Amino acid sequence: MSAAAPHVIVSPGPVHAALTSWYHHAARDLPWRRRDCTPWGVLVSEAMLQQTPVSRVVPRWQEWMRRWPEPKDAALAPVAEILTVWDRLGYPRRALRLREAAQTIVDRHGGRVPETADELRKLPGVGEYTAAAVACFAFEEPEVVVDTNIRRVLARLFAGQALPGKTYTADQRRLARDVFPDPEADGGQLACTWNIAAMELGALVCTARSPACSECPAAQLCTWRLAGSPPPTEEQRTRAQSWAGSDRQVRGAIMAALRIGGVVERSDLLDGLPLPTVDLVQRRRCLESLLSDGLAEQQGERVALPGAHSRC
DNA sequence: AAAGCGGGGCA
DNA sequence: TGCCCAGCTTT
Repeated sequence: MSAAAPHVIVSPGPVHAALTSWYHHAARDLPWRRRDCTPWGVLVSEAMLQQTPVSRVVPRWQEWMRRWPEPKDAALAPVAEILTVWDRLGYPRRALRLREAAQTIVDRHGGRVPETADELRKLPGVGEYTAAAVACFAFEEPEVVVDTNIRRVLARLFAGQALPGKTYTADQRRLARDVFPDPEADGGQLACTWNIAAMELGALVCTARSPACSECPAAQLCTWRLAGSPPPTEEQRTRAQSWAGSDRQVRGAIMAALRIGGVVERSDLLDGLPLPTVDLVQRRRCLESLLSDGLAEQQGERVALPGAHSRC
C-alpha cells in the first residue's frame, strides 16, 4: 500500500450521472463517432489522435478513409502513399504501424478489426490506451480508458490536484479503476459513456490551462474545486521537450522534403534543408535514423519515401 | 520510470 | 517563447 495513494472521498456515482448527462447534449459531432463509422474507422482515428489535436486529424482521417475504407485496402497501399496522406500529422512512425496493423488484421483476423482489448493490444502501434478505446468505442466493451484528458479530469475530480503529473503512475491507474462504473450494471453502457464523457469534458471544459469550471456539470462535486483550486506544484508542471534544433525538427524537415520532392539527392538532403542551423553530424544521424525506421529509402545516391519510384 | 518521437496554434 | 495536444516503443 502506497502512502501517497489518493483516497477517493467523493462518491463516483453522482459524478457519473453528471458527466454522462452533460455529454449527451455537449458532445462534438466527430466523424468517427457517427453511427455508420466502422471499427476500422475508429482504429484509424485513435492512431491519428495519438498526440495530435482533433482539428488537425479530421481532414486527414477523411482522406485516409476515402482511399482505404477497409484494413485490406491500407494493407496493400505503398508506404510512400501512406506517408504522403499522413502529411504533417506528426510522428510518421504511427502511419507505418497503422499500415502494419492493417496487414496483421488481414493476415490473422480475416480482415476484421479484433473486438477485445487483449487482441487489439497485440496490433503494432496499439498500446494500453488505444486497445481500450477501440474496444469501448467500436465494440461497446466496458474497458477502463485512460488518456491525458481523463487523467487530468480524474486528478481534479477525485484527487484534488490541479494536474496529474507527467507520467502515468500505478496510483493513477488504480484511481481510474476505483471510480470506474460497474461494467456489468447495464451491459456496459454507462461505463462506455463514462469514458467518452470524461474525455470530452477534459477536451472542452476541464482543460489543462484555463478550465471553465462555471460550465462544468460536476463543479459542485469536484475535489479540486472544493479545495479552492490550488495551483499545480512545480513537480506537476510538465517541462516541454525542446523543439528548435531538435532531431525531431530535422527529421520532420527531411520527411517534408521527401514528400514534396519525391526522389532527392542525398547531398541535397544533407545541406539543402530549410533549417536555421547546418549541423552535418546531426543531419546525417537523422537521415540514418529515418532509413532505419523504414520512413525513407536509399536508392543509390538518392533518397525517397519507401516504394516511391525513381525517375531513372 | 524515463527518454525519444512532429508539428501547429494560442496565450 | 512556453505550453498543450484521444500515446507508443524501447531501454
